[in-house]
Amino acid sequence: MTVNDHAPPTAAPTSAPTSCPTSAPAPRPKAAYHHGDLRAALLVAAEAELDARGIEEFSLRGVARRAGVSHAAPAHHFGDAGGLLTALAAEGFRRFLSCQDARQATAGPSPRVRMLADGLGYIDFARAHPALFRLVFASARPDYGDAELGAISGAAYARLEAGVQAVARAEGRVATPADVAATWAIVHGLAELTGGGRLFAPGGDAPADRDAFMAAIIDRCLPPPC
Amino acid sequence: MTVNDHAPPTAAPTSAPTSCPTSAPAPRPKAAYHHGDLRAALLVAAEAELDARGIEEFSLRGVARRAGVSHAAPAHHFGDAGGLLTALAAEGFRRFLSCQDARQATAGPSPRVRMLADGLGYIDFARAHPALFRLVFASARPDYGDAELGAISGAAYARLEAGVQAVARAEGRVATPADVAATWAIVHGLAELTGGGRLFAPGGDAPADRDAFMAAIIDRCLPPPC
DNA sequence: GGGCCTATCTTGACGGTGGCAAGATGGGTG
DNA sequence: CACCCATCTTGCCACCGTCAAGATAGGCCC
Repeated sequence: MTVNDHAPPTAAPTSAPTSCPTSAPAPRPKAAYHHGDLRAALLVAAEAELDARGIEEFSLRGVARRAGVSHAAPAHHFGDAGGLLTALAAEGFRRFLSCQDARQATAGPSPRVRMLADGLGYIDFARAHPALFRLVFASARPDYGDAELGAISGAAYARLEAGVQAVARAEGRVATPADVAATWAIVHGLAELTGGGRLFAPGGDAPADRDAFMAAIIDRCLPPPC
Repeated sequence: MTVNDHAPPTAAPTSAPTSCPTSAPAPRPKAAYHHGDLRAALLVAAEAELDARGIEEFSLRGVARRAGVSHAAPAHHFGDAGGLLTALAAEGFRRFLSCQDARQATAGPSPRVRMLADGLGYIDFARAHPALFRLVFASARPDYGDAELGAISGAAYARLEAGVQAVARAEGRVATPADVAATWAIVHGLAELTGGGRLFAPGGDAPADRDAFMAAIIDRCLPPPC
């Protein structure tokens, strides 16, 4: 493992994570003429725009161009750019949760192992969708007052808290706020650093090595301080 | 402590950190007429712009307005908006390092305690200058190929690595990449979460309580896993 | 089956933005 | 004193997000 390259936040990950879903909102039938279901098409285009240019260079007109419609078309479906990014952030959370689901699917019943799986899913998401990760966790543009986004982000947080409490309970303790904070912080920190390309995986890119490396670090910070 | 409010990244910190320096580049004499030293004035204005509008709404013309000069004036000193943000990021790293220095000043000689001080300084910086923190650690706009910024960001990373190694050495071990990664990740995660307003300090805002809370979490993740 | 109704999309305009080029200004130096 | 050149201003361009008005066509009711 090389911990390195302290600076540039834009370097690309060296390889894609194992089984983290990478598909867009869902390739719906596209239906009729008067322009299929533009809403879904715009979300796909918006994600492409985000991946290509990043949140700071994101352009609503660019999204419209990608979708092959006029520059004002998105307004009817999303109101304004913030509305589109809010909807995209909600989609991002759905993707985020499926990354965790994918890890959970191969984890055993142990709450601690399941918690580690959630953490690895969190990191998978950051590596697979760095721009979406930034949109979701570090942008002021999505409106978290929005019902859909509020619900899904609340669900993600609830999942974290439930996981931490399950670990504590399984070990005969009760989870403290410090447990939640430590768990969230270490996982989020690793995700931020690896997703941003500031911290690289060990050896080559052997996913198993990287997973073991990350899991060991997370484990270190989990409830039983010692 | 309440770990809460999973979503909005923009909420303001509830109180300012203890002794983290908060001043701008330095209130230089402003000198002559033909427009004093505009360069410094523009950096001050740029930081104000960043604090007020965030990196995503940052406007070069807004900076010029704040400084009371024409919209094209910054170009002569910084080339373009990226150049200004690069210089501001370098200033941010200087501020970052002084936040750590401030904590170090009251820490004893123990490497472990000094490492915790660096971590608390890191968090202080994120709380005192959330917009600058995002510019430095989560923006693609500063150019890390720039000599000044590259040097100062390299120094910050070197400080982290040296601190981790000092802790390991003092405890008769040798620092592993995992030690560096774990330390950076936990501190960065806490900073990101508290600076963004997603994770709040315990009890009221008693700085001592908060410091103890953070220090305990960091300590948990430091080298001796057990 | 025909005619309106309305959701959907386009066109065109506005103010604001970053970047460039050309011109004005004035301090420092010969 | 006169020139020079760093510095700053003015004006322009393309692009951006948003709004208002117009075009298009699918669906519904008779």
